[in-house]
Amino acid sequence: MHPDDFDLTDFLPYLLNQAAEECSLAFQKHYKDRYGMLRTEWRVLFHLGRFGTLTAQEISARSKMHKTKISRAITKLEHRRWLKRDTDAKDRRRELLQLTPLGQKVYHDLVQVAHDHQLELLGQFKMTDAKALQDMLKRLARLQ
Amino acid sequence: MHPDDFDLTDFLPYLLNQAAEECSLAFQKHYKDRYGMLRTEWRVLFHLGRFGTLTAQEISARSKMHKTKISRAITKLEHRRWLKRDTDAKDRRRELLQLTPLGQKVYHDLVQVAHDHQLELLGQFKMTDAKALQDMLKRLARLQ
DNA sequence: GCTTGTTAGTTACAAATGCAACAGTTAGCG
DNA sequence: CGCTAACTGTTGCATTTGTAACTAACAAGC
Repeated sequence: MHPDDFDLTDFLPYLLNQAAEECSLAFQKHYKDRYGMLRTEWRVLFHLGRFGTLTAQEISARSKMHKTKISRAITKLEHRRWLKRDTDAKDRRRELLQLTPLGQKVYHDLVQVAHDHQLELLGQFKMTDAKALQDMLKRLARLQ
Repeated sequence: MHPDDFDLTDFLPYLLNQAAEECSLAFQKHYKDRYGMLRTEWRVLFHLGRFGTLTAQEISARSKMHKTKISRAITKLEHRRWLKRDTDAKDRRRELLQLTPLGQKVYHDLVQVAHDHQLELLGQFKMTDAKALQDMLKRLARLQ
Protein backbone atom coordinates (compact mmCIF):
# COMPACT_ATOMS: atom_id res chain seq x y z
CA MET A 1 0.00 0.00 0.00
CA HIS A 2 1.24 3.42 -0.89
CA PRO A 3 1.41 5.59 2.22
CA ASP A 4 -0.37 8.49 0.52
CA ASP A 5 -3.44 6.28 0.33
CA PHE A 6 -3.56 6.08 4.08
CA ASP A 7 -5.92 8.59 5.60
CA LEU A 8 -5.14 9.24 9.21
CA THR A 9 -8.62 10.54 9.88
CA ASP A 10 -10.09 7.19 8.85
CA PHE A 11 -7.80 5.24 11.15
CA LEU A 12 -10.01 3.60 13.71
CA PRO A 13 -7.87 3.86 16.87
CA TYR A 14 -7.33 7.53 16.10
CA LEU A 15 -10.95 8.15 15.25
CA LEU A 16 -12.16 6.36 18.36
CA ASN A 17 -9.85 8.40 20.54
CA GLN A 18 -11.01 11.64 18.99
CA ALA A 19 -14.65 10.74 19.37
CA ALA A 20 -14.14 9.50 22.91
CA GLU A 21 -12.31 12.66 23.88
CA GLU A 22 -14.97 14.89 22.36
CA CYS A 23 -17.87 13.01 23.90
CA SER A 24 -16.28 12.69 27.32
CA LEU A 25 -15.52 16.37 27.62
CA ALA A 26 -19.03 17.69 28.00
CA PHE A 27 -19.86 15.06 30.56
CA GLN A 28 -16.59 15.52 32.39
CA LYS A 29 -17.57 19.09 33.18
CA HIS A 30 -20.40 17.81 35.33
CA TYR A 31 -18.56 15.45 37.60
CA LYS A 32 -15.47 17.63 37.65
CA ASP A 33 -17.03 21.03 38.31
CA ARG A 34 -19.84 19.84 40.54
CA TYR A 35 -18.05 17.16 42.51
CA GLY A 36 -14.32 17.57 41.77
CA MET A 37 -14.10 13.99 40.58
CA LEU A 38 -11.70 12.38 38.14
CA ARG A 39 -12.70 10.05 35.34
CA THR A 40 -11.50 7.04 37.29
CA GLU A 41 -13.60 8.05 40.24
CA TRP A 42 -16.89 8.41 38.47
CA ARG A 43 -16.28 5.11 36.75
CA VAL A 44 -15.87 3.34 40.06
CA LEU A 45 -18.90 5.20 41.38
CA PHE A 46 -20.95 4.16 38.37
CA HIS A 47 -19.97 0.53 38.66
CA LEU A 48 -20.94 0.40 42.30
CA GLY A 49 -24.11 2.36 41.67
CA ARG A 50 -25.15 0.11 38.85
CA PHE A 51 -24.06 -3.29 40.11
CA GLY A 52 -24.21 -2.93 43.89
CA THR A 53 -21.52 -4.58 45.98
CA LEU A 54 -18.27 -5.31 44.17
CA THR A 55 -14.61 -5.83 45.01
CA ALA A 56 -11.84 -3.74 43.49
CA GLN A 57 -10.82 -6.76 41.47
CA GLU A 58 -14.28 -7.12 40.00
CA ILE A 59 -14.39 -3.47 39.04
CA SER A 60 -11.01 -3.88 37.41
CA ALA A 61 -12.21 -6.89 35.42
CA ARG A 62 -15.36 -5.13 34.27
CA SER A 63 -13.79 -1.79 33.42
CA LYS A 64 -10.34 -3.00 32.37
CA MET A 65 -8.80 -0.22 34.40
CA HIS A 66 -5.58 -0.95 36.23
CA LYS A 67 -5.96 -1.96 39.84
CA THR A 68 -3.76 0.86 41.14
CA LYS A 69 -6.00 3.46 39.54
CA ILE A 70 -8.99 1.78 41.13
CA SER A 71 -7.31 1.50 44.49
CA ARG A 72 -6.63 5.23 44.55
CA ALA A 73 -10.12 6.10 43.34
CA ILE A 74 -11.61 3.97 46.11
CA THR A 75 -9.51 5.75 48.72
CA LYS A 76 -10.79 9.10 47.51
CA LEU A 77 -14.40 8.02 47.37
CA GLU A 78 -14.06 6.57 50.84
CA HIS A 79 -12.67 9.81 52.26
CA ARG A 80 -15.70 11.60 50.91
CA ARG A 81 -17.87 8.97 52.56
CA TRP A 82 -19.42 8.00 49.26
CA LEU A 83 -18.54 4.36 49.70
CA LYS A 84 -17.71 2.02 52.54
CA ARG A 85 -15.66 -1.13 52.55
CA ASP A 86 -16.00 -4.31 54.53
CA THR A 87 -13.52 -7.11 54.58
CA ASP A 88 -15.02 -10.30 53.20
CA ALA A 89 -15.27 -12.68 56.15
CA LYS A 90 -14.84 -15.70 53.88
CA ASP A 91 -11.70 -14.33 52.23
CA ARG A 92 -9.99 -11.60 54.16
CA ARG A 93 -8.02 -10.45 51.13
CA ARG A 94 -11.16 -9.20 49.47
CA GLU A 95 -12.92 -5.96 50.33
CA LEU A 96 -16.60 -5.64 49.60
CA LEU A 97 -17.36 -2.15 48.38
CA GLN A 98 -20.69 -0.43 48.27
CA LEU A 99 -22.01 3.10 48.03
CA THR A 100 -23.23 4.93 51.10
CA PRO A 101 -26.61 6.68 50.88
CA LEU A 102 -24.67 9.87 50.19
CA GLY A 103 -22.74 8.17 47.39
CA GLN A 104 -26.00 6.92 45.92
CA LYS A 105 -27.31 10.47 45.86
CA VAL A 106 -24.33 11.57 43.79
CA TYR A 107 -24.73 8.53 41.59
CA HIS A 108 -28.39 9.24 40.94
CA ASP A 109 -27.62 12.83 40.11
CA LEU A 110 -24.89 11.90 37.66
CA VAL A 111 -26.93 9.12 36.08
CA GLN A 112 -29.52 11.69 35.21
CA VAL A 113 -26.90 13.92 33.64
CA ALA A 114 -25.36 10.97 31.80
CA HIS A 115 -28.74 9.95 30.47
CA ASP A 116 -29.48 13.41 29.14
CA HIS A 117 -26.03 13.65 27.65
CA GLN A 118 -26.50 10.29 25.97
CA LEU A 119 -29.78 11.39 24.40
CA GLU A 120 -28.13 14.47 23.01
CA LEU A 121 -25.21 12.54 21.56
CA LEU A 122 -27.32 9.85 19.95
CA GLY A 123 -30.09 12.20 18.93
CA GLN A 124 -28.21 13.17 15.81
CA PHE A 125 -28.52 9.61 14.47
CA LYS A 126 -31.43 7.47 13.47
CA MET A 127 -32.47 5.07 16.22
CA THR A 128 -31.33 2.01 14.30
CA ASP A 129 -27.98 3.59 13.49
CA ALA A 130 -27.43 4.54 17.11
CA LYS A 131 -28.13 0.97 18.15
CA ALA A 132 -25.78 -0.34 15.47
CA LEU A 133 -23.09 2.05 16.67
CA GLN A 134 -23.36 0.80 20.23
CA ASP A 135 -23.22 -2.80 19.09
CA MET A 136 -20.14 -2.26 16.97
CA LEU A 137 -18.42 -0.39 19.79
CA LYS A 138 -19.17 -3.23 22.16
CA ARG A 139 -17.64 -5.68 19.76
CA LEU A 140 -14.58 -3.51 19.29
CA ALA A 141 -14.27 -3.19 23.06
CA ARG A 142 -14.70 -6.97 23.32
CA LEU A 143 -17.64 -6.49 25.65
CA GLN A 144 -19.81 -8.86 23.66
CA MET B 1 -35.54 8.25 34.77
CA HIS B 2 -34.99 5.55 37.29
CA PRO B 3 -31.27 4.94 37.77
CA ASP B 4 -31.63 1.18 37.48
CA ASP B 5 -32.67 1.72 33.90
CA PHE B 6 -29.32 3.24 33.12
CA ASP B 7 -26.88 0.75 31.70
CA LEU B 8 -23.32 1.90 32.10
CA THR B 9 -22.13 -0.33 29.29
CA ASP B 10 -24.42 1.47 26.85
CA PHE B 11 -23.15 4.89 27.85
CA LEU B 12 -21.44 6.33 24.82
CA PRO B 13 -18.47 8.15 26.40
CA TYR B 14 -17.69 5.03 28.39
CA LEU B 15 -18.17 2.73 25.43
CA LEU B 16 -16.04 4.89 23.18
CA ASN B 17 -13.26 4.95 25.74
CA GLN B 18 -13.35 1.19 26.14
CA ALA B 19 -13.31 0.61 22.41
CA ALA B 20 -10.58 3.19 21.86
CA GLU B 21 -8.44 1.66 24.57
CA GLU B 22 -8.88 -1.84 23.23
CA CYS B 23 -8.19 -0.88 19.63
CA SER B 24 -5.23 1.32 20.44
CA LEU B 25 -3.49 -1.30 22.51
CA ALA B 26 -2.57 -3.71 19.74
CA PHE B 27 -1.28 -0.90 17.57
CA GLN B 28 0.56 0.71 20.47
CA LYS B 29 2.71 -2.37 20.79
CA HIS B 30 4.21 -1.65 17.39
CA TYR B 31 5.32 1.92 17.85
CA LYS B 32 6.19 1.36 21.48
CA ASP B 33 8.17 -1.86 21.24
CA ARG B 34 9.80 -1.16 17.90
CA TYR B 35 10.47 2.53 18.25
CA GLY B 36 9.92 3.42 21.90
CA MET B 37 7.37 6.06 20.94
CA LEU B 38 4.46 7.46 22.88
CA ARG B 39 0.98 7.94 21.48
CA THR B 40 1.51 11.68 21.14
CA GLU B 41 4.67 11.09 19.17
CA TRP B 42 3.23 8.79 16.57
CA ARG B 43 0.33 11.16 16.13
CA VAL B 44 2.66 14.02 15.34
CA LEU B 45 4.65 11.72 13.08
CA PHE B 46 1.50 10.63 11.29
CA HIS B 47 0.30 14.15 10.75
CA LEU B 48 3.61 15.25 9.27
CA GLY B 49 3.88 12.07 7.22
CA ARG B 50 0.40 12.48 5.85
CA PHE B 51 0.17 16.21 5.35
CA GLY B 52 3.77 17.28 4.79
CA THR B 53 5.00 20.51 6.32
CA LEU B 54 2.98 21.76 9.27
CA THR B 55 3.46 23.99 12.29
CA ALA B 56 2.85 22.83 15.83
CA GLN B 57 -0.21 25.00 15.90
CA GLU B 58 -1.66 23.34 12.82
CA ILE B 59 -1.05 19.90 14.27
CA SER B 60 -2.77 21.03 17.43
CA ALA B 61 -5.79 22.31 15.50
CA ARG B 62 -6.09 19.12 13.46
CA SER B 63 -5.55 16.66 16.28
CA LYS B 64 -7.05 18.69 19.12
CA MET B 65 -4.10 17.73 21.28
CA HIS B 66 -2.80 20.37 23.66
CA LYS B 67 0.14 22.38 22.39
CA THR B 68 2.37 21.41 25.29
CA LYS B 69 2.02 17.73 24.46
CA ILE B 70 2.86 18.52 20.87
CA SER B 71 5.79 20.69 21.83
CA ARG B 72 7.30 17.87 23.84
CA ALA B 73 6.63 15.29 21.16
CA ILE B 74 8.34 17.49 18.59
CA THR B 75 11.41 17.84 20.80
CA LYS B 76 11.67 14.07 21.10
CA LEU B 77 11.18 13.45 17.41
CA GLU B 78 13.78 16.10 16.67
CA HIS B 79 16.34 14.49 18.95
CA ARG B 80 15.90 11.25 17.07
CA ARG B 81 16.40 13.18 13.86
CA TRP B 82 13.00 12.12 12.54
CA LEU B 83 11.92 15.67 11.90
CA LYS B 84 13.57 19.02 11.34
CA ARG B 85 12.26 22.48 12.01
CA ASP B 86 12.81 25.72 10.19
CA THR B 87 11.66 29.09 11.36
CA ASP B 88 9.15 30.62 8.99
CA ALA B 89 10.88 33.61 7.41
CA LYS B 90 7.59 35.44 7.02
CA ASP B 91 6.59 34.96 10.65
CA ARG B 92 9.44 34.12 12.92
CA ARG B 93 7.14 32.84 15.64
CA ARG B 94 6.14 29.89 13.49
CA GLU B 95 8.25 26.80 13.01
CA LEU B 96 7.77 24.76 9.88
CA LEU B 97 8.08 21.09 10.69
CA GLN B 98 8.72 18.26 8.30
CA LEU B 99 9.94 14.70 8.50
CA THR B 100 13.53 13.82 7.63
CA PRO B 101 14.09 10.90 5.23
CA LEU B 102 14.70 8.78 8.32
CA GLY B 103 11.43 9.93 9.82
CA GLN B 104 9.64 9.10 6.61
CA LYS B 105 11.03 5.59 6.76
CA VAL B 106 9.53 5.11 10.20
CA TYR B 107 6.28 6.66 9.01
CA HIS B 108 6.03 4.33 6.03
CA ASP B 109 6.71 1.35 8.22
CA LEU B 110 4.03 2.34 10.72
CA VAL B 111 1.51 3.23 8.04
CA GLN B 112 1.79 -0.29 6.77
CA VAL B 113 1.21 -1.67 10.25
CA ALA B 114 -1.68 0.72 10.81
CA HIS B 115 -3.27 -0.27 7.55
CA ASP B 116 -3.08 -3.98 8.38
CA HIS B 117 -4.41 -3.31 11.85
CA GLN B 118 -7.29 -1.34 10.40
CA LEU B 119 -8.24 -4.17 8.05
CA GLU B 120 -8.28 -6.59 10.94
CA LEU B 121 -10.44 -4.34 13.09
CA LEU B 122 -12.98 -3.56 10.40
CA GLY B 123 -12.91 -7.04 8.92
CA GLN B 124 -15.42 -8.22 11.47
CA PHE B 125 -18.06 -5.88 10.05
CA LYS B 126 -19.82 -5.65 6.74
CA MET B 127 -18.25 -3.07 4.46
CA THR B 128 -21.26 -0.76 4.65
CA ASP B 129 -21.42 -1.02 8.44
CA ALA B 130 -17.73 -0.22 8.74
CA LYS B 131 -18.21 2.84 6.60
CA ALA B 132 -21.23 3.90 8.66
CA LEU B 133 -19.20 3.44 11.84
CA GLN B 134 -16.44 5.70 10.56
CA ASP B 135 -18.94 8.34 9.52
CA MET B 136 -20.69 8.33 12.86
CA LEU B 137 -17.39 8.53 14.71
CA LYS B 138 -16.35 11.48 12.60
CA ARG B 139 -19.55 13.25 13.45
CA LEU B 140 -19.14 12.50 17.13
CA ALA B 141 -15.58 13.76 16.95
CA ARG B 142 -16.85 16.84 15.11
CA LEU B 143 -14.51 16.13 12.24
CA GLN B 144 -17.26 16.47 9.69
C1' DG C 1 7.00 54.84 16.41
C1' DC C 2 4.83 53.43 20.58
C1' DT C 3 1.48 51.07 23.31
C1' DT C 4 -1.68 47.28 23.80
C1' DG C 5 -3.34 42.96 22.66
C1' DT C 6 -2.77 38.56 20.35
C1' DT C 7 -0.34 34.50 18.77
C1' DA C 8 3.47 30.55 18.56
C1' DG C 9 5.90 27.87 21.23
C1' DT C 10 8.42 26.59 25.75
C1' DT C 11 8.97 25.73 30.59
C1' DA C 12 7.95 25.04 35.65
C1' DC C 13 5.23 22.95 38.80
C1' DA C 14 1.60 20.11 40.48
C1' DA C 15 -1.31 16.26 39.57
C1' DA C 16 -2.27 11.76 37.51
C1' DT C 17 -0.51 7.53 35.75
C1' DG C 18 2.07 2.95 35.01
C1' DC C 19 5.15 -0.30 36.70
C1' DA C 20 7.39 -2.95 39.96
C1' DA C 21 7.93 -4.31 44.47
C1' DC C 22 5.52 -5.07 48.61
C1' DA C 23 2.46 -7.10 52.71
C1' DG C 24 -1.09 -9.96 53.92
C1' DT C 25 -4.09 -13.86 52.92
C1' DT C 26 -5.53 -18.10 50.84
C1' DA C 27 -4.93 -22.47 48.06
C1' DG C 28 -2.55 -26.56 46.61
C1' DC C 29 0.13 -30.30 47.67
C1' DG C 30 3.72 -33.06 49.49
C1' DC D 1 1.32 -29.53 59.13
C1' DG D 2 4.74 -26.85 56.37
C1' DC D 3 6.12 -25.21 52.15
C1' DT D 4 5.45 -22.84 47.81
C1' DA D 5 2.59 -20.52 44.57
C1' DA D 6 -1.14 -17.50 43.57
C1' DC D 7 -4.17 -13.71 44.59
C1' DT D 8 -6.00 -9.00 46.62
C1' DG D 9 -4.95 -4.64 47.38
C1' DT D 10 -1.42 -0.80 48.53
C1' DT D 11 2.73 1.98 48.10
C1' DG D 12 7.14 4.14 46.06
C1' DC D 13 9.16 5.86 42.22
C1' DA D 14 9.75 7.31 37.57
C1' DT D 15 7.16 8.97 33.65
C1' DT D 16 3.50 11.52 31.55
C1' DT D 17 0.16 14.95 31.69
C1' DG D 18 -2.44 19.49 32.48
C1' DT D 19 -2.43 24.29 33.92
C1' DA D 20 -0.59 28.53 34.11
C1' DA D 21 3.03 31.55 33.53
C1' DC D 22 6.48 32.86 30.52
C1' DT D 23 9.42 34.61 26.21
C1' DA D 24 9.54 36.15 21.68
C1' DA D 25 7.31 37.88 17.62
C1' DC D 26 3.71 40.10 15.23
C1' DA D 27 -0.58 43.22 14.49
C1' DA D 28 -3.70 47.05 15.17
C1' DG D 29 -4.73 51.53 16.57
C1' DC D 30 -3.41 55.81 17.75
